[in-house]
Amino acid sequence: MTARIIAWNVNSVRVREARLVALLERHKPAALCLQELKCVDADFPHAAVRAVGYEATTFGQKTYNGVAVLAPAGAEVSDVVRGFGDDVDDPQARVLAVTVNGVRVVSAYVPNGGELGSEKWAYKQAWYARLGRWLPSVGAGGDAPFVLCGDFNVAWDERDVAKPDNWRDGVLFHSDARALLHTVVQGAGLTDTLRQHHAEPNLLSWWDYRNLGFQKNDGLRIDYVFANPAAAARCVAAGIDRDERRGQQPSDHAPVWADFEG
DNA sequence: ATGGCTGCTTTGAGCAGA
Repeated sequence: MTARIIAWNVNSVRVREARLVALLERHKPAALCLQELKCVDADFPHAAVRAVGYEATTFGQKTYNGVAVLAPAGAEVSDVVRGFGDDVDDPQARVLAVTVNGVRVVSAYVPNGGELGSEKWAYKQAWYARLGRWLPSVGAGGDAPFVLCGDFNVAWDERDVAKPDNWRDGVLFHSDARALLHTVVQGAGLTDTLRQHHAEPNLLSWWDYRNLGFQKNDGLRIDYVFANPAAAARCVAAGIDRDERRGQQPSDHAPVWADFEG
């Protein structure tokens, strides 16, 4: 029996309520990390989630951002940390840590970054630096299993972009953007679970709603489940649920998952 | 591809996403 952990940028949890319920029933994850709830905690669809046996720990925000970790109703959930808790005055709800049955789980929504050189880019750079400082405090370097899940708004390497030349000057794939992601992930000693099991290119997690992006598989892999050594050693499979991107009113992101034994 | 789509907002044109 393996335990599945999923990261999904839901792009409005209220619009995606039926899809969220179906996803829980389809995968029966041990933990589901959501990003871009786009609502405050009171507006989260708790009743629908409870009806299928799950409980959500939320860190919501009006209109933008918002993250959550969902776990089976019987799971032991503890040590909830909302936000970096550093000295930066930041109203954006983008990171949440929760321990689920002894596994430390982080749901993260990294800023997009607008354009290189913009204020939003500076915020993205600063946010990555804050993430890197915060991760040790929530157990990334510990002996217990730890996973960092979410939308990192950076494609790791050439294999993770369908048309790399179109994105080299942008905030999602510029070498400076990749360096931000690489520095934080490697600095924390984490492993990309998808690449533990798959080396091939064009395993993507986001496709633009415009221009038939999904139909042409013209997109990027910007969503990840990263694992510390204790978790990575138990990771037996990983993948992307492309089917979630099909049909009526999909999120523009597909869920990415990793299975852990023990 | 200066747009193209989608979701949000003190309801409706503008912002933000990626």
